[in-house]
Parts: sequence; structure tokens; C-alpha cells
Amino acid sequence: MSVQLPDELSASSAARPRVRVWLKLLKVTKIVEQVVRENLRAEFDTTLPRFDVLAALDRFEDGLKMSELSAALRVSNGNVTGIIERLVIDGLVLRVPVEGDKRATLVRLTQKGQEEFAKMAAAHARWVNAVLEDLPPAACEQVIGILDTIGRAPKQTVKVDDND
Amino acid sequence: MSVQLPDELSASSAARPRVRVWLKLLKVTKIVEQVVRENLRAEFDTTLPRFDVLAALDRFEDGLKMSELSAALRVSNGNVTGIIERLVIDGLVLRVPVEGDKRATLVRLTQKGQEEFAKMAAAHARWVNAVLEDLPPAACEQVIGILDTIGRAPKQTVKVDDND
DNA sequence: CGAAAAAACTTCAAGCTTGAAACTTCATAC
DNA sequence: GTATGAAGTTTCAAGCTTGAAGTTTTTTCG
Repeated sequence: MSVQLPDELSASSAARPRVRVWLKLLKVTKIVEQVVRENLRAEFDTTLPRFDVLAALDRFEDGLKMSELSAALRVSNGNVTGIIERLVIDGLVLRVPVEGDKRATLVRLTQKGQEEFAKMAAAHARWVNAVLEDLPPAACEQVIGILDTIGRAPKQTVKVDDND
Repeated sequence: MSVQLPDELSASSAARPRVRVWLKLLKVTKIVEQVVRENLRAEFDTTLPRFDVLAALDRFEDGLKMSELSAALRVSNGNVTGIIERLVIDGLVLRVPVEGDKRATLVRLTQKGQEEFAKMAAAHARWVNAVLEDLPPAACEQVIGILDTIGRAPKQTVKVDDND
């Protein structure tokens, strides 16, 4: 019955599931982000980007170079510079010179940073759990499995673990 | 074999799948966003937020009020003000007074805005399809179905269709 | 060795984003 | 009607974000 669909139409039809899933991902992500952002502000007087940085640093006790950090967070280099600057002022983060390379800087959590982040991380888990309460664990695993194929590009910067 | 896990540990274990799926969503979203952002700049000399606004307006020929727009995009009111300002300057968007309510403004695509957006939307579909090429359509539908349970809050602002 | 290129950062302007505070207009209840 | 509050926006400061351009250090290789 479907006679002679124009090329452009059938083409965009083929593209539709992926665009739709993209829009859905975007929507859910924004919803969760908003909750996390609001709670971070209300309960810890901090921001999501700062939390993201702390989370990344918490995973690497030995610290991360600025470039490794921006790669892990998928943001620009210049961006990280400013955030780290403020975190250093607040005493949550420490800059350590890399021996043998005067260009690079290692960034690491301070004791205070670790403690602060521990509290935030626990709260963060609760918030996310609350927003996603309608997702059974099995469904989560399923989504994780399906989406695991994405972003398997040849790019890999040694320290960035892709287990997320 | 598993003897007496401390309460906090078992609690965070229960929370883990949801946090993990959240991190995965965040990761995939950032990857796709980056691609779309770069291409929008390179090929259309525009930004993602601008594209988002045009996309929202394209869905509603009759236009959207500023507040409806910010609700649809899930961003703050003040944010939309600035973006619309620039879009108006560029002639892509039109502000129309709402008759019967001097507080509100209706925002609508101009002819030029519609044409520009049409080109961008086609390209956008191609980019997204390319990034998500490893996701079979069936997998997309599955993810969409699973995530569809999220964000079913009692909030509903009439014009905002949640079919995404 | 000594250029030339690459790597690691920082700086900067322009734009995005938020939440709070203000402002105008509208609706409600005395 | 008129005060009181709600609704719709805009303004603003602070912070985030990007991409481009610039600085310093390291590496490559002729």
C-alpha cells in the first residue's frame, strides 16, 4: 500500500529511532541533572561542575594531570583551569608539580576534599536513586549494556577508564 | 558466604545500578552533544542552545510563550530571554504580543528561521545517526521504552508535549 | 646540535546558565 | 474598587563553557 515514498522521507524514517533515543536520553539526563544540581546547591552550596571534578579526582588517588582531567570530564582544557582555581582557593584540591615535566600539573584532592566529596557522593547516590526509582535494577543493567557500544572510538588517554 | 555486610555498604550496593546507569547516560549524552555542538558551529556557525530553541519553536507553529519555551527546554526563564534576544537580532525568531495579556510574549519562527532550522534538522539527524550507528533501531526502541517511565511527574504545562 | 613540531597549560572574549531580585500586569478576595 | 498575591518576564552577578590564540616546555629529527 505504501507507494513510492520520496527519498528524503524514507531516509529520515530510517534515522528516526536513533534521533528519538537521543532526544529521550537528553530529556532524562536533563531531569536528573536538574535534581542533582539543585540538591548540590541547597545541601552543599556547590555546583555540578565542581562535583564532577571532585568525583573524577576521587577515583585517582595519585592525582590527574589537567589534560587528563578535562579528557575524563569531556570538557575543554580552559574550562578545567577555572574550576580547579576555585577549588584550590576553597582548599579542596591541591596542585602538585609533575617532576620531569615542567609543563604539566598534577591535581589531587586534599584531605578536606576527600571528606567533602564522600558526603556529597553518598547524597548524590540517594538523589539519583530517588529520581530513577521507577527503573528496576535489571532495566538499568539492560540500558547500560545497550549503550555500552557507544563511544568506543580509537581515542584513549591511558588513565581515563571507560568503565562508566 | 556473604556475612553481615554493613548497612551503608548494602545500601549503596542497592543504589549502584541506578547510579551506574545515570553515569552511562551522562557519558553518552556528552558524547553526542559534543558532536552536535561541533558540527553546528562548523557547518552552521551556531550553537546548541540556539538550535534547541529553534527546534522547540518549530514544533509549535502558533508559537510559544517565553515560559512555555523555558519549560519545554528545561532551562531557567532568564536564560531563554538572552537566547531569544540574539535570535531576534538574527531574524530567525519573532516576538508577538499576546492579546489579552500584556505580561506575556509569544515567540515564533520567522520564515527565515523555519528555513534555517529545516537545514539544521536534516544535518542533525545525520550526525546523530552517525554517532549512534552501533545502536540497532530495536535497541533504540528498547531504551526509549525503558526510560519512558522517568519524569512522569504531576507537572504538566498544557503545551509541553512529553512525547520525547 | 638546533630548528620545527608537538604537548601541556593558561588566557580571553563571547555566549550560556542559574537563582535571586525586581518589575509589570492580571486575578482574587474582601 | 482596592489591596494582596500570583503570573509572566527581565535583569543581574557569579559561575560555567567553548574555541581560538598565546606561553612555556618537551620531543622529534634532519
